[in-house]
Amino acid sequence: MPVDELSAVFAALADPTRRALLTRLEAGDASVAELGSPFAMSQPAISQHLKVLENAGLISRTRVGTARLSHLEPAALKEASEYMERYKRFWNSAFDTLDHALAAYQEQAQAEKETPDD
Amino acid sequence: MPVDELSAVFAALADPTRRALLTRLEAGDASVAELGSPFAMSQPAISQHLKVLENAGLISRTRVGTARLSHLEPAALKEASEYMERYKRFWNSAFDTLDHALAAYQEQAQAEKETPDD
DNA sequence: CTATTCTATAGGCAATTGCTTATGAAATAG
DNA sequence: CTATTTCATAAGCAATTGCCTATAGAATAG
Repeated sequence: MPVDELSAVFAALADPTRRALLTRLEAGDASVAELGSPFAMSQPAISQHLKVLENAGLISRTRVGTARLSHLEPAALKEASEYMERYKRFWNSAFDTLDHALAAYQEQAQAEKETPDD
Repeated sequence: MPVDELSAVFAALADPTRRALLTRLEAGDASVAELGSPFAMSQPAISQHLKVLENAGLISRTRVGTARLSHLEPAALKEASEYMERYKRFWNSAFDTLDHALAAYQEQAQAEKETPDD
């Protein structure tokens, strides 16, 4: 259980089973048994994965009879999504090939300035 | 070390120190010592974090003298970013309040159809 | 060559993770 | 009430993680 919310979201997404559970929930709310049916995994294992998703805020849950329906909460993905959006400017620009070379050169120049030998 | 690339990227991002390292690299390539200077953490710890980032494809590294410069590779974020883009339609639409209620209703109707009692 | 600088690796350790089986608890059916 | 269904929790275990200290390795300086 990471301290910050962003870490919790990324950690929750870092598991293929949990990502598959989220994908299933795109089609609508579902019970624990229904969510677990595609997996060769015990029911407690599914419950634990759902708990991780719930703690990350990625799902909410409500009782319906003896069942507990999981409900997708995509808003929790927003912060994480925006975090990565920042990097789009890096893969959409020439920064990768130009600015970094420049930055590296400037560091070299700075280092040589401290011990000038030319 | 997760099996799939997407899991590796999310796992790498699920740590505040590693996210801070990436943020620092936005300003330009940097050595291990320079990257580690803001943290109350040993040099090996920084090297290990950098190894995680490298294995996830989020950075590359080159030798410059005795130093090893880390270089941001934002392309590795693209797949992860696109993964979450899918969910934008959920937080940009009425799906959250409407479609899910509908889906839940349909499941209920289906369940009652299997054991009709009205 | 040796010494120095910068980084990686090895080994250890406590905490966490992802599973298991066994059991407990909540809601409904009869 | 008891029995059944559905799910959560407990306890255990192997593997992983995130740190540490100590040491090894690579490149440069002299």
